[in-house]
Amino acid sequence: MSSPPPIHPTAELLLQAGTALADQRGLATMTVDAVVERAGTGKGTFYRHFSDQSAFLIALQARFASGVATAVADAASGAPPGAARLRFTLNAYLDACLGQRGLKTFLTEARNVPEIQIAVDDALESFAKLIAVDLRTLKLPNAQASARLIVAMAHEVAIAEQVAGRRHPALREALLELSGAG
Amino acid sequence: MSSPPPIHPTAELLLQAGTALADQRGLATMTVDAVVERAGTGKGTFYRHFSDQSAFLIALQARFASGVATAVADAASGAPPGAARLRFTLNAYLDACLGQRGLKTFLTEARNVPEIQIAVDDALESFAKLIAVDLRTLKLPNAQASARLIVAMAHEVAIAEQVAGRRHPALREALLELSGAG
DNA sequence: TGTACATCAGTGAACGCGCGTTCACTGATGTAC
DNA sequence: TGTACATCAGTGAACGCGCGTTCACTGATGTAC
Repeated sequence: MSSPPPIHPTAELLLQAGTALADQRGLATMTVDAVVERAGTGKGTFYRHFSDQSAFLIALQARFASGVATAVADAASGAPPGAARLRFTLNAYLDACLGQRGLKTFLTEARNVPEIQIAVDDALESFAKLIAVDLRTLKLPNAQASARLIVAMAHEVAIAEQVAGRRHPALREALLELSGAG
Repeated sequence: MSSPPPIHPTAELLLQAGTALADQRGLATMTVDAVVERAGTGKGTFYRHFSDQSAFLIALQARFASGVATAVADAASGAPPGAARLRFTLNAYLDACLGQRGLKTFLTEARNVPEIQIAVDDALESFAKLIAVDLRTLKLPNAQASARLIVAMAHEVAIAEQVAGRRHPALREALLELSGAG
């Protein structure tokens, strides 16, 4: 909500190294050694900026989540609840995910670190709540449950697109059709 | 397809210990030490029956996948392709998942071990192909993409039900509605 | 401007721990004759 | 039935390695007077 606190340049460097590793390798190989090697700093430097490895991963996840959340909120603010807004927000979500290199790692591997899992689930739940408003406007019964499943589908499309590195029109179309936003 | 080879009693004991650990803790804590302690065997015994930890996890995943695949195939064989069969197979899938304690671990944490990830993805893809047949019968455009998204929704419901330990009627209903099987 | 001191970021060697894997040995079971 | 030998499963101590974390030290920057 409020703008994030100013970030130390070295911390930024480490986070960018983490982003690159998330994009190219994944969480399993994101060791402190790998991060500092990539960032070109000493190993001890890592602990000057992050209390431990877990805090680093959480900070990294927060960046991704923040970027996507902003894009979705912007898209949603432009239209009244309904099918059109649902279409906008789903596409905005997918475009935002596609634009964030390394995001897939958190979408698919986050389950290991409990705190990250919670953060990811929270973000998806917020998205579901937003979608539920559209569904209620469309008089869909079971709006809450349906919204949750639509988010699951969007999640699947986002992962597929990250793997492919580009949009997947057939999946997007199917998503909009099944969601009732087509 | 063919019946599995006879399994050594001690190997069975280890696999059951692994199942219990998957159910109660998860993949991250499934160390060889934890498995053999649970099974009540010596640590070296583990390696008499499995070449390494990875082979053990793959064998464990295969058991879950086989159980679910059989249930789904049985359900599908009882009816001609169409909305009714789609409803049957989705419910059969969910019931089978719910009946397999510890399955959730592989549904949510499998992404770590690449070989398991592949096996899980393969199983889900087979399921999607089955569903695509129903969708084509229903004249749905984009059957393949839609089937993939329906599997993603079923996946989400299966996880929710495993967490809750029981069926989640609202989610199942929403799944069938969004799938066009309602 | 100069001096003394405090603060802070950078560094990499060293530590400790967990965990997967190995291995030499033991005992039981099966086979040959 | 008895004997010698081969095979196989069980065992736990020991090994090696990776990796997260710590820490004493260095150099740079800021502050006080």
